Amino acid sequence: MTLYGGQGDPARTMALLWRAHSPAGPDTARGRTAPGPKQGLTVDAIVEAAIAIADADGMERLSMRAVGERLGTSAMALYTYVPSKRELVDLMYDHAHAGRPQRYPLDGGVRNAVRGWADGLWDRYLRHPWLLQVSYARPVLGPHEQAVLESLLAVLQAAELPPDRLRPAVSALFHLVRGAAQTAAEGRAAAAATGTSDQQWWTERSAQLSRLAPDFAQRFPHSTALAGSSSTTDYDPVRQAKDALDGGLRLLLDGLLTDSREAA
Amino acid sequence: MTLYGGQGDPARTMALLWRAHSPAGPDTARGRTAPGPKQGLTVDAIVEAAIAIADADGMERLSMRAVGERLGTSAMALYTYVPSKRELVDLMYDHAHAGRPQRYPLDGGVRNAVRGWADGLWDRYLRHPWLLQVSYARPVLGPHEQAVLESLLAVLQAAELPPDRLRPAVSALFHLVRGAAQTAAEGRAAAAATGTSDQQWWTERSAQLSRLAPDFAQRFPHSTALAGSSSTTDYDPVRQAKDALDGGLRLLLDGLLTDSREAA
DNA sequence: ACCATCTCCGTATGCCGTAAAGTGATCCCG
DNA sequence: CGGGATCACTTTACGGCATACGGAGATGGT
Repeated sequence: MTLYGGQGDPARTMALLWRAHSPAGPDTARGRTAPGPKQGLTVDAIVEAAIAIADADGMERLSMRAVGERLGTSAMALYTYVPSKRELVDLMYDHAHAGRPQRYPLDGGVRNAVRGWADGLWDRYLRHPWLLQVSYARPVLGPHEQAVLESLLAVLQAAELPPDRLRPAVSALFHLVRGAAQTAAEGRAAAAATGTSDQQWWTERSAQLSRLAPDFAQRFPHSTALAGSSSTTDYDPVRQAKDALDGGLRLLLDGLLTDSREAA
Repeated sequence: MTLYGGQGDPARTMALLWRAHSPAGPDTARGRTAPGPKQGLTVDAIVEAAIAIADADGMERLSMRAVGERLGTSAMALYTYVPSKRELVDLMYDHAHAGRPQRYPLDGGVRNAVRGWADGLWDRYLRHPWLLQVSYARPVLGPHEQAVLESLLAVLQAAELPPDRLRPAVSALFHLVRGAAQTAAEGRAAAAATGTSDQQWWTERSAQLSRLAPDFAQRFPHSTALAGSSSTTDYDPVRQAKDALDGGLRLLLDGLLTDSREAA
């Protein structure tokens, strides 16, 4: 199942996100410098430790205790820096969108530039599969996430789309990449967890299915045909998902870049 | 954040899914009828209770204790019927895909039939938003979920697509509907949770953003332009997401139903 | 009547996020 | 230089979760 939910308080999150890399202005409320002991940690260190845990062990193993332990302190020590776990996840999400070129050359045409963008995002998702467990159905909050959107918009601007096509295109592109990456990541994880090869897994599954539902082919003829048309040997779920993504992108770009205005 | 994870043991899940509505054949291992007390519950009752909880209170409130309580027993009583919570969620997922027409007339053309299918799925997701928190990046397991796929394939068959376009189209359609519905459901939930209107929410957010990042417009010119082109009064997130979905579908169908074969 | 077998429940374990209160370091001000 | 305010961090604890385990009692076959 997918345990999920809303993120933390957007105001707190945004303050943390946008302030994090600035030169740390004088945030002290009523002036002066500082009483009390120095801070031994930084928000960045906490976020990076949390990302390391999520990368290595998955989101379900990410706990405040684990992050604290990795930093040599307790779980509660983190609460000085981060209001709650939800905000920490938001910070992780944005931080994982940092870096990389973010500029996709238009020399090869809009198509190739869009594909480059999609490939970059795909790679990012497969490098940090836990990103796919953080809801993206929310406004963009952080600078790095914003940069990813901006880089796509820069590419699409070259296509000179009418505004009523731009928005749906952006949404659709994100949904496509994200959905395909999720399929890939989950297939990869399942293979790693069970230890069975993909082909073996499918064989077992279809054997079981034909035992449980002998009338499957009658009930679901089109599904049966689709499964039968599967390519012979390629059961690698990551490649399958990537092929589906590339194909979906092609369809979308075909629709996007033709001027066909046949009314529906 | 989105807490999520893999589903339960596929073999157990499938056995439960496909056996559930059959006339309950003699499953007793070594023949005979039954010792011990009669079962006081059914898997269906458990699944329906769980769905009722998820519909009313959301997935984060779904617990074995809550389901047991709703059925007048304890949490542990459920484990006679369901191996674990993960399998229960899988059963919920399939059960929520049951019912409804599942047949979309082709009189109005493939476009309209696909749109009908997408609208049906969209409605289902908004009726059971917790469906969007269950990972769909996994093989179809249950009969009702399969029927949804089958109904789409029946529609697409009329388009006589070449096989290398059919698979990506199916993936893309699911990703589009799901992504848009997730945006809508989350926006709706956020509005309900915070009590602020959508417009108000956006106003606060952009005010905060311009305070935290005064150089936003320089750093993200395209994003700024996109935000500025927003329609005047319509901040309803559900309608926005639906518009994005419709637009995305149009693009995809344009690409799908033209015979343009310009090599990329 | 016996007993194997089954359902269901009470209890317990080990997680989780985080509230609350205590501890001691550090700086400002006198 | 001393006292108090202020802060970072720790300890402890609470309530909740899924679920392992073992017991209680019902049931049917022999």
